[in-house]
Amino acid sequence: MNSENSSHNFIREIIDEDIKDNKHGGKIVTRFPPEPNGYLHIGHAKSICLNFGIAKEYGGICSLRFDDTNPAKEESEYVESIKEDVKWLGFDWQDRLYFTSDYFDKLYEFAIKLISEGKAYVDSLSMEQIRDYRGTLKEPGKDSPYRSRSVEENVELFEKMKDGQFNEGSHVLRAKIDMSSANINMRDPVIYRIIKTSHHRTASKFNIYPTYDFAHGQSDSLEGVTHSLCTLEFEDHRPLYDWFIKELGIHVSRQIEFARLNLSFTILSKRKLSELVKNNHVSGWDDPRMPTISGLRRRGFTPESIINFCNQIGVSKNNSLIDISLLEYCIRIDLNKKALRVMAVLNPLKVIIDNYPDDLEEQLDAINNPEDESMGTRKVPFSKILYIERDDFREQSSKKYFRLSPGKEVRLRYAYFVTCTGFTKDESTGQVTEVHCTYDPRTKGGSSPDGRKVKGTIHWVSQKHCIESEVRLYDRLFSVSEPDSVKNGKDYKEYFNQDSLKTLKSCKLEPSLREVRPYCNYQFERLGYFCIDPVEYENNKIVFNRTISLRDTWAKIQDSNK
RNA sequence: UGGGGCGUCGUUCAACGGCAGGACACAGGCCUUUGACGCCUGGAAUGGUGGUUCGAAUCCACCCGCCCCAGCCA
Repeated sequence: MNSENSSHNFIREIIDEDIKDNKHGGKIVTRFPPEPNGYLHIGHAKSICLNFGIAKEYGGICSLRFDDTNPAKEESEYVESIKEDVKWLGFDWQDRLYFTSDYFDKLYEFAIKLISEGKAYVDSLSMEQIRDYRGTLKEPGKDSPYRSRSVEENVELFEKMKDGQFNEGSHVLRAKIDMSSANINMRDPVIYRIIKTSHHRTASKFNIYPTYDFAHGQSDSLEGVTHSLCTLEFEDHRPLYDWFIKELGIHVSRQIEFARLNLSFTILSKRKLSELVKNNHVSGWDDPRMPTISGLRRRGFTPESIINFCNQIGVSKNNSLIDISLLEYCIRIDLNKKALRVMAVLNPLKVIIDNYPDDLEEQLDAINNPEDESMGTRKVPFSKILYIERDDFREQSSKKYFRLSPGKEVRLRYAYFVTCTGFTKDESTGQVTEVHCTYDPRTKGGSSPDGRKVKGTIHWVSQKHCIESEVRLYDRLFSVSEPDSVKNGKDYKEYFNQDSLKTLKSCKLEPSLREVRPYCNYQFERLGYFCIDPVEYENNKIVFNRTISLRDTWAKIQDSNK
């Protein structure tokens, strides 16, 4: 496992080759180009790691460019969240914060140039007519009757479009390429359309906006991008990307496509994620169940775990579905090294140590992180009445059950060996109400002077000293591995995991947890990794979020016995 | 059935004409004051058929399967 080294892949091979050929004087320039129409998710993290990672590895530069060519969909709220997320992941665009909207004037000049050379024209067909004229996948399209307008007329019309003299939809600017091309993107693509909505940065300065195809490649070119990495669905657009660069005679950047990330048990489509937010299926873009960067952050994921994940999954052109267990693995190994160990009881069951003095209190030593000695030790208070996890007691034991049950001895972590002598039960509900034990004073700290072994060690908190808190247990948002798949004809909304959030109100925590702050990761021993919910913290409410459970072999044994 | 792309263990990435390898997942074992972590072991793949070659996952041909494209979205 190496979180520093990124895997070698076909893109790096292309770059190696280009460097060998001294293609751009050995310079490497990449960019991460999000559209500010939603929050970033783990799929974007893949692209961020790739683009910034390659720039770093090759001594090049990577910039952050907002692809804001459609004012109807974009908002500055998203710009801010995207900047925050990229920064949080640990990447630095330095002074290279760009917006496609910064190039609107330049792009307009490019359009005029194409028009002047007879390579673009104003079309006045309606949207439906344009669709009809485009032809189909198998049949060629036919030329628009407006295709042969004069340069002068085109320039005049285009200027009027810009000045707001026409209504939306009445005219568009199209590149004049080839209506019979087998590639539909080359059938005179629309490159400018009239949109009267105010733009988040240029407000109402423009009434026309370039389309993706006319903006993206040129922006790359203006920024001196050498390798423009994008996802597979743009493969068909590459001939167009190249066409504009060639016809405009500008800096040549090369578009390279790779497969977007798909993750099991979740969805990674901005449109659908946005739908979850709008329809209140989740609490917001940063709901800890969301695969967004902000959701993962709130859930307790670390930037390192996400970057490591991105390096593990590799880059290729295969349509793939990454098993979410790999992400879970990445956060577990990171937190195992970093998280403070504490004891917390989620579903409390009262335990009384009958032979322990009524008013004695002891401060016992506990290790903060067995993986990192430098994290030191702490004191945990012990007394006669404790809480243990309900799951850690059974009325009837079995050979494989190592925990507390009548007659059985277990270790209370860092405390004493105790033997269960009995229990009381609410007969009406059948629920165990109290467990009685005796302790062996010679086993203080959890070791036995006579060398006798116990198989089970369980965690506990002292009733008198513990603090109470709400804990939220998160699980996968969907109950099937491919909620997005349309093969069965069902919508992803039919596959919500009904247990993706369980709120536990009166959990008992060891008192050291009194002083907590957001973005500090804890391991509740034997349970999982938890952190303070930063949003609730802002509201002066302490709530713990479960980032991920520990691997649970015992649960597997039980499942396999069913 | 037009165009573009992709097929390697269950999943994912590698192997670039020379012993198909890693990671996750899974199974078993060891260790253990977390049924965690760690360590060891194991099962497990070249879509198919031909061809070229001393030798093919790799080159060629044909076939099969999957993904993307007919926004004035990106």
